[in-house]
Amino acid sequence: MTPGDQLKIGDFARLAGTNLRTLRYYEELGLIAPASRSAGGFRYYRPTDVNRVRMIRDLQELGLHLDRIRELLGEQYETVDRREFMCRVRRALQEHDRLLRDRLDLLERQRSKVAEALAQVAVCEECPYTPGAQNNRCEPCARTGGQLPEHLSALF
Amino acid sequence: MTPGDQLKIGDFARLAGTNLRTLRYYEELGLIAPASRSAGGFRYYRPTDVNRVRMIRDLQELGLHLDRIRELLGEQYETVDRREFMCRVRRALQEHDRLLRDRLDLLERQRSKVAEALAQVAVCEECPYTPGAQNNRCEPCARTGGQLPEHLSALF
DNA sequence: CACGACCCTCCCGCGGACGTTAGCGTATAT
DNA sequence: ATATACGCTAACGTCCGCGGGAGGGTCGTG
Repeated sequence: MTPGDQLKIGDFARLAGTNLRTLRYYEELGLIAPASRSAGGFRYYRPTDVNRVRMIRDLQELGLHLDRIRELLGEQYETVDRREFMCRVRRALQEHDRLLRDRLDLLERQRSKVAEALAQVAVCEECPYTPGAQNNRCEPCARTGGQLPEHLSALF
Repeated sequence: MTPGDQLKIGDFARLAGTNLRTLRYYEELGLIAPASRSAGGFRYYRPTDVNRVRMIRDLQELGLHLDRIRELLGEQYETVDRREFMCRVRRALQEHDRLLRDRLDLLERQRSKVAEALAQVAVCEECPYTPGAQNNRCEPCARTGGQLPEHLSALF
């Protein structure tokens, strides 16, 4: 009863860079299912499904919760009309891309805030004053009315 | 005993877009401390410290754990030598930037994988075959030996 | 000095994403 | 046919980042 080229959970986990518990947990949440089971209950996975695991990881990196990921990916092996299926796949990918763009924007905005702060800290290093509990903006900056960049103010 | 322009926790929380519980939790972890306390124990915050809260949020967005963030930000109001202080501030900002760059790279790589998958799905929509539990790569693709893009394989 | 709005410190609870046993069954090489 | 590696379910434990309530004190305005 060898299952073609399918893998037992242990080998599949190694290949996917994860572990048994996680795979079983994902299955419980409907994220990924073994393509088949042995008579004795062993899970057998298709090697290509490591890609599904990787995609789940990617979406987790993006900060999505597992049940949100489940919605996005859709139930596996759900047999629906071909046109509808392709359509759903495309929408999932488009949604993923949208999420990525949004996150990239967010991080770019963060980056420019950090850059502003780094520019100002260079100026501050030339100035003799030190901030403290009572003076987030040190006297010279306070006099000129200059606002500190957000991320610098955060550290003063 | 009005505390200058300092804020009670409720107002500060509103301003920072968070809540009392979270602020007290952050304090417990050494992330942010009120600039002073009333005789009766009320916390009083500097308005500028909303920036610290925002920076903490930014770092959380990046996927850092709170104790890692604490390390990065350093204890507040820690009085050290001025030169050393500025140096630490700069290093924190540089580290933040490094983390942002890494994450941005990661997400860009994800984005190109998604783009590949989207390109292929357009091709697949022209093909009459449908993937299923047994055929992640449908017959035509299997014959031509074409590998599916990872994120498409994940959905087939 | 009384009152309402606000705040304090415990401290238990929870949701998410697993980790970790316990107790037992299955696959497969020799 | 048995040894050994591997897998199964069920269930409890853990860590993180808070949520929420109890029981009581504080601020500041009238």
